[in-house]
Amino acid sequence: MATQSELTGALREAGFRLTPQRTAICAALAAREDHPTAQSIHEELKQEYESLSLTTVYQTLDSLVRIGAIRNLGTAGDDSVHYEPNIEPHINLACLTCHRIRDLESTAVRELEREVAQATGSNVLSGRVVYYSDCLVESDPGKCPYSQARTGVTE
Amino acid sequence: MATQSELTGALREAGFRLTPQRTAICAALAAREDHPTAQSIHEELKQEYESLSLTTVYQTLDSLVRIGAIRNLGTAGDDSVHYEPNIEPHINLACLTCHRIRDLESTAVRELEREVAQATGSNVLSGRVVYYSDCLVESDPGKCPYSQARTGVTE
DNA sequence: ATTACTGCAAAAGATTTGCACTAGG
DNA sequence: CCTAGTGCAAATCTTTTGCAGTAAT
Repeated sequence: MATQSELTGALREAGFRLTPQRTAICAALAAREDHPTAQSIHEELKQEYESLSLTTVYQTLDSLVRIGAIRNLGTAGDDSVHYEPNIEPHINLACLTCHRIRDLESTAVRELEREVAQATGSNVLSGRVVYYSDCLVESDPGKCPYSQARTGVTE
Repeated sequence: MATQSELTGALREAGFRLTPQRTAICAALAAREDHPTAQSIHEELKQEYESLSLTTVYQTLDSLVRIGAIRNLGTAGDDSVHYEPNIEPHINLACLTCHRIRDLESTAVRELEREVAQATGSNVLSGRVVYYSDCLVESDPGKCPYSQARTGVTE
């Protein structure tokens, strides 16, 4: 939902230097429709940009979260943190089976953020609204590669 | 908010055996006002129950989350998962400085859960609504033991 | 020129797992 | 009895850190 230039612009405005690595990471974030982890971004970019280190991906994502350009959703039943490039208030539905996250539009979330802003006396800089749902492969849950291993709501 | 017997009862109903370890962990969860991590529960119980292993604490918390008796909130700026014994819908405000979490009453959250239930076609079993706030030591932020180390909203 | 950034290797640290023993029902 | 649960030690894996070299401004 955020464009590459919005992300890089936010970094620049916050005083960060614009390196090719950061530009590539912002581009990847803007292009992806899912909720990537540091590892998945690294894997994607390593193909065309083989020197890119995982460390840099972690650091850049961290910087973007700090300035409020993206959000950190926590894990989705796996062990890795998922990031959210879409900072429009919405609900995230996580599948604990295949570890994917789907966005759900919500009018109530906006009210929620107002409540938080009022209670804390400042604007909401970051947060996570995540619920767990069944597999996102709606048409055929059997297609979820992890369905067999399913044990329940662990997280 | 949940009582010890509600937690142990939920475990029994779900077919889990009632061991002294599980009973102790449920008691600790019911007694605490905060949002404990596995480690903090282990440390608390080890004093009177020195043989209790961290592994068992993890397993029991995991079982409780699976049956929907408690919730997993993810981390709060630290590296550990915080658990929520209060499953009444509400907002959690996490301090990224001292890593504590405060409950905030909210009418909008109930509407949120209705939206999720409608979109998924099932009841909400687990989820997390966490926003980040300034230090919870409202009267004197300087008292927050981590204030000095503060670097920003990292998560 | 400065100073931040990158990338590597190593460290850190939370959580999980394998397994033999123990105990709840 | 029988099977689930416990506890230990080791393993796993993500994320962080130290540091020397590199590059943005």
